[in-house]
Amino acid sequence: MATIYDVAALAGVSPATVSRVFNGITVSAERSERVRAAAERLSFIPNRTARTLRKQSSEVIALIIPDIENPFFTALARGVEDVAQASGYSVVLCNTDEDAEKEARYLDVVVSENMAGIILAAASDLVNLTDLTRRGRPVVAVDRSLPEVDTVTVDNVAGGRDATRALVEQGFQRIACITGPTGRTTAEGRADGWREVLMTMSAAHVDPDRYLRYADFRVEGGHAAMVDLLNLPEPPDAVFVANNLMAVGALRALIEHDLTPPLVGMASFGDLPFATLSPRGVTVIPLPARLLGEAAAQLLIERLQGDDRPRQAIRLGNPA
Amino acid sequence: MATIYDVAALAGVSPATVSRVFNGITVSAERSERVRAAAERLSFIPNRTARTLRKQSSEVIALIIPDIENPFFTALARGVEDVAQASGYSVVLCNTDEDAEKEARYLDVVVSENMAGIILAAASDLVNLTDLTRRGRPVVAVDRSLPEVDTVTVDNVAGGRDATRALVEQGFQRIACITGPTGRTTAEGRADGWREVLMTMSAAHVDPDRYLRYADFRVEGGHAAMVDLLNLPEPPDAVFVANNLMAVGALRALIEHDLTPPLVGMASFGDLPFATLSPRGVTVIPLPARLLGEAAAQLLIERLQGDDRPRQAIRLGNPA
DNA sequence: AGCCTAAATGAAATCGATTTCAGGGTCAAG
DNA sequence: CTTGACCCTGAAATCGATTTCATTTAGGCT
Repeated sequence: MATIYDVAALAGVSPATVSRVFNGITVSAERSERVRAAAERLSFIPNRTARTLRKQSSEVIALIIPDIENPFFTALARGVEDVAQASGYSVVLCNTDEDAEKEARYLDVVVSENMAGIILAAASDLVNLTDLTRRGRPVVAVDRSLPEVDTVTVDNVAGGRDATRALVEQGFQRIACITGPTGRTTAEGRADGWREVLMTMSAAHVDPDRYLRYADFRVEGGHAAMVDLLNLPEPPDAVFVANNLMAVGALRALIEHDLTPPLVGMASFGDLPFATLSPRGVTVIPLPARLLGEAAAQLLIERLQGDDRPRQAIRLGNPA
Repeated sequence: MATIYDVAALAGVSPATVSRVFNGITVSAERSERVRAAAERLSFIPNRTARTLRKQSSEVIALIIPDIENPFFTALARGVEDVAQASGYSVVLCNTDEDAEKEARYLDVVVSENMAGIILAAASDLVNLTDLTRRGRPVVAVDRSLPEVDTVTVDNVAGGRDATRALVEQGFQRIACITGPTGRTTAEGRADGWREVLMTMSAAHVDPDRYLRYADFRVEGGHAAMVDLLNLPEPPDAVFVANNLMAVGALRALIEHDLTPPLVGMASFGDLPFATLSPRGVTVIPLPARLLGEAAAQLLIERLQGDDRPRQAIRLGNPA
């Protein structure tokens, strides 16, 4: 309720002086003290809306993610939050549910609330960021890269290779792959790594894509794809699953068919969330979610502080 | 970049008229059309900051939760989001990490950004909501009840009873309980239900609290508590765990000791997240997270629309 | 003592919307 | 033909901070 005008009146100074006190601009010790006392008495909380309107930018950064129920993204969010908090920014989390329309709506909100910047794991490769960039709002794409803007990702192809090689070394022959939606860069990259390894195997006289399934990065999708693979005349003896949730689904399918790993081999890109199974049997390619978030926030904050290097494309190593 | 003044100039009308067009106030069809065309050409996005400043309230509701990495709270968040979106509100998610100080900081942000209202799963029972309520911002406490404000919870005592009874019916004798931090209402309620059942059992000639452990609602806490219980001279033969994450930790401990349920009985308050284990062995008391979120959002929105009934305390039934 | 520089302060403009108030136009009833 | 009622419309005030610009004050140096 109390405004800087009230505080100013009570302290016997001008509103400008009150503003200066709260922004660390030199004010005589004696006045400064009077202002603080007055603010305290009125339990004054500065109105950020007015501040944002005048400064044309808030201290809030938006983090837009496609699935808030996926522990990968919440871990990433924790990373963003930690770094942002340390620099005095608040983070607001927006969940698009992999829906391009919801995403577009949130992007409008970002512009229209004058948020400082945005970290985006895009639901659609076709996001329109012109409203943002035209207004000079920095954008960092995380996990899923986007053209034109800074990007923080992992090496999906290498991860796919590592996972598949691990299965090969465990002696599996017919290695399937369950990946994400077609056209999604993370999904394609991981499948590419898998295919690459299989093609270079001497024994690969069959078309690997027979064992390739595109699903939706969700538990049910992984489950359905695994069931489908198990119903083949010659089912695979191992599977590389391209994300954590689909791995959960696939694992459930295997358990239902009494094929608990390592009866059938499994490798997952990203840790299995809250796994209670003993880790024997499932090979996990670590996906440093929190680090991704931290790096993205770091980069965004540098941009907010005026860094104008050319476009950065950071690729985090998989700490194999 | 474009403001209503630019749009007004291009359309040859006053800024007031532009505002009216975007707020559904009657404007002649012909002018309205000119305004829309102009806005389109300038790709005008209304500045919500200015709007909020003038209206003294934004269309954003804050959801403050203690642990964004707990699937229970993300499911709850989904419920809030769905209902809020449908009424035209955006949701911003704030993670307090069970830290009262972070929580207080976010509450200040809520005030200072003129957010419309707030849904709170409080980290501390001692939250100070006077700044909010004095300014007439509605507050709904969810999952964890608070005095003075509207509240949406489940019946914790009944849940604890049901879980414990289920273990009794499965023939277990020495039933332990791992609950949350002392003083947290949800933790105490669930433990009370457990104790109640044990006290009424004829065979309960021993003090049940010998088998009671207070942990932190997190995976590691559940694990440590379970290990501790297993190291007792006469370890329990079953355990009721008061939340999903601690259940994961306890389950891991049991598996490590080759006591996978049902070798040792287990009941969990709330679904095990992403369980890959076959459900045999672990009794689950369902916790309707999403429904909690929906109900809380529903109630908050009614308050925002002027509902002034006395304080509501909604208790969702456990769909046993 | 006098002059110059630098620091501290306040008045007023500004950010971009909403909303009150008053004026002007249209139409129907008397 | 006049009067009133009602609907559109625009001018201007308003929300609460920040910031420019001009002015005052203090202090240092010769």
